[in-house]
Amino acid sequence: MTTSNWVEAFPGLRTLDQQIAKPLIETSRVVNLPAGTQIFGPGQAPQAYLLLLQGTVRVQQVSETGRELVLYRVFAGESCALTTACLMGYEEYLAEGIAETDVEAVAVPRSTFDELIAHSAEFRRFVFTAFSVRITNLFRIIEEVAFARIDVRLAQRLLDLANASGHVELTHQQLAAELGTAREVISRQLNEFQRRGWIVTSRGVIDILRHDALGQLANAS
Amino acid sequence: MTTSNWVEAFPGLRTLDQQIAKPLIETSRVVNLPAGTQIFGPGQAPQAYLLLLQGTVRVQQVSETGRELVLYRVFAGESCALTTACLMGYEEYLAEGIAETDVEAVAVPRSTFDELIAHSAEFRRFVFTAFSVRITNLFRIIEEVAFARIDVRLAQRLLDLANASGHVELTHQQLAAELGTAREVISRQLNEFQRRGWIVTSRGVIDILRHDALGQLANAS
DNA sequence: TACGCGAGTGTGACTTGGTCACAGCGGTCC
DNA sequence: GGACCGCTGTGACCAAGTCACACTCGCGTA
Repeated sequence: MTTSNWVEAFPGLRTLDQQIAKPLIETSRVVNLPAGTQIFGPGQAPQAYLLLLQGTVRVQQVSETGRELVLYRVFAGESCALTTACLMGYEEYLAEGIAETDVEAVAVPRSTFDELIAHSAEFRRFVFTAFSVRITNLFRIIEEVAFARIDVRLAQRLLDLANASGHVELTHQQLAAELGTAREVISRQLNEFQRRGWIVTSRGVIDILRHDALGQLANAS
Repeated sequence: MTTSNWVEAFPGLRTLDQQIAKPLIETSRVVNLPAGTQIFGPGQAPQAYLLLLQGTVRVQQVSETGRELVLYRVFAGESCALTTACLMGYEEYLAEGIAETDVEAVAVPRSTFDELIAHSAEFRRFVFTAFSVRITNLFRIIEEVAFARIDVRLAQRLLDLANASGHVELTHQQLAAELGTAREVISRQLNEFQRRGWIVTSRGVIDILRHDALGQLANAS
């Protein structure tokens, strides 16, 4: 990825004026982060607006008792909008972002970000849309955590995390962290799914046999 | 409240340039809404950026089973930032906002909002800070709903909702809606608090006797 | 006054989900 | 082989949500 054409990776930015795009490209740096890097976290505020070119970032909360809950993932072509909110408002960040794979990203300095917001309705729209999607997402998470049954949430997450052939390479502990619950709860639910013939499990691996049945459970209110 | 001096009610806006403040004041309308009005809700997008002058707005989610969960309240001097996010991004809103008291608010048209964002670093800062606070707040809610015990959350909420003399005028059902749980759960917890001599309850009323004890429970991790 | 009514509250039985303790299993590394 | 460690299984128990139903209080009305 050269420094001049990464803008093409962001549909929301492609139509930017040359005049606007120029400072964005010139002052931003492309950074590479190895898998496992903590990109931001409590007491570690982000210093720039991040746009992901390659890889995924997992944003999660960790409770005092050590239980984890995955809030969302940022994929290539998306911005880490919430980070920005906290950057802008100087608020303490309560979640952490982990590079789930090797990550290539564009770091836009705060000053450039501010200038772009001021001069480009296009860029504003890009940023606010990203905000909007994330916030809606947070509302959905609250609803699920507060009101949804664990079997329904697990079915959803399995379908979400499986590759095209219905293969999921995660341990029970990792699935528990996805949903913010305990490992034993996941083990029991997976056993029940297996008993019904919907999945087969082995060490660190789950294979989905009945997408239809899981999907039906996932869509049950 | 005249149409010319309401800007004074917002610390973040007081220092705006005359040149910037003028269109804000001229194009905005002051609106009055009676208590109980649904200001926005699923399938009912807000049409303007709202700044509260008087009263409070309660933002809550309602589950399919009818259980409710209060997300936050907007007080006088604050903006309904999240509403705006959804307004900007054209996203479907998943929560509803109810006027908890009679409400007086300034409605800033979308075009003026956009113009102000473009021309005033001050105003941008005001908006992003509001965003930031709300988002941090949403993270906190997720953490509490996912990981905190119900007795701790109830103690926190009682202290939060009590007036200066430790008086709370809410039914068990209303408290359950605050925390997104069931009425029976609240009844049992309140009985336990009363048994310990921390509160006294009667029909629709709770009086706190031991702020210290409740506070200690509320601060327990 | 008596009555019915509805909102608010109390309670027991049961289900679901989270916690704790511990055991077994299957790898890998000496 | 044996030690170790991460992953999984399981039973007992606790916390919280659900369901059903009874009771109380205040109020309006026959």
